[in-house]
Amino acid sequence: MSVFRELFERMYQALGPQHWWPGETPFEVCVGAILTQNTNWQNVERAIENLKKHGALAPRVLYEMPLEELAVLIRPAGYFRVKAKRLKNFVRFLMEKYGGRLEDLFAQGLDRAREELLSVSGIGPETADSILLYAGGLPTFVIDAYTKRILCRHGLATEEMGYEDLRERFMKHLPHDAELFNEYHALFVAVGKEFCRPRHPRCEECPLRDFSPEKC
DNA sequence: TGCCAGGCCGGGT
DNA sequence: ACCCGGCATGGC
Repeated sequence: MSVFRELFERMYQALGPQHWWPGETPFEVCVGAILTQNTNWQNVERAIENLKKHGALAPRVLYEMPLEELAVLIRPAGYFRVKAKRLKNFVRFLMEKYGGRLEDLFAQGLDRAREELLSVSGIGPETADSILLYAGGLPTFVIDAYTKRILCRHGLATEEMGYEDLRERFMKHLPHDAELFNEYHALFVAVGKEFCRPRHPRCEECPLRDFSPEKC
């Protein structure tokens, strides 16, 4: 069994299914993906709650909403001025190019939809992959800070490896299965939050504590 | 209290 | 092709 598969099995057996993404609709997932950039999810929930409360969690509403009004609503998510612009960039893109229909974006297939998302200012590789996987159900692998930290700590990656390097490695060695990729990334986040924290790591209790990559 | 959280952009080398 | 400063709130 490859290290990539074994890594997954260990986390899954220890923590079980994670039921990601925490969001009710595909559009909510997109908004959450942008708001959670370098930000605690708890703060993002407050911002999303504000949007819901004001009936603003819809492409058309956000498209027509003034920038400053949007910024106030998403304030708890931090970086609220830049994120207001990023959200506007995304909904403008969605409305003007796809009539507000995410399905039409995803229907183009993984590679094309990914390029399209990456053309939006404010959507980088992680945000794009999160949207593609968790809102679109397309089989792309999401890399984030937790993923990289865990991989480095177990000698499976080096600091100088970039986003695309890591993503390609996972996608080369695993079946392109959206369910698998969904669960895999969620487990990385769960392990990263719980055990692989930079400050107070709990390596003794980590599901990966005795993981050794000699079969690579 | 200071540090951190599910990044990304733009300008400069 | 990298490197870096800036962006900001809330919890532990």
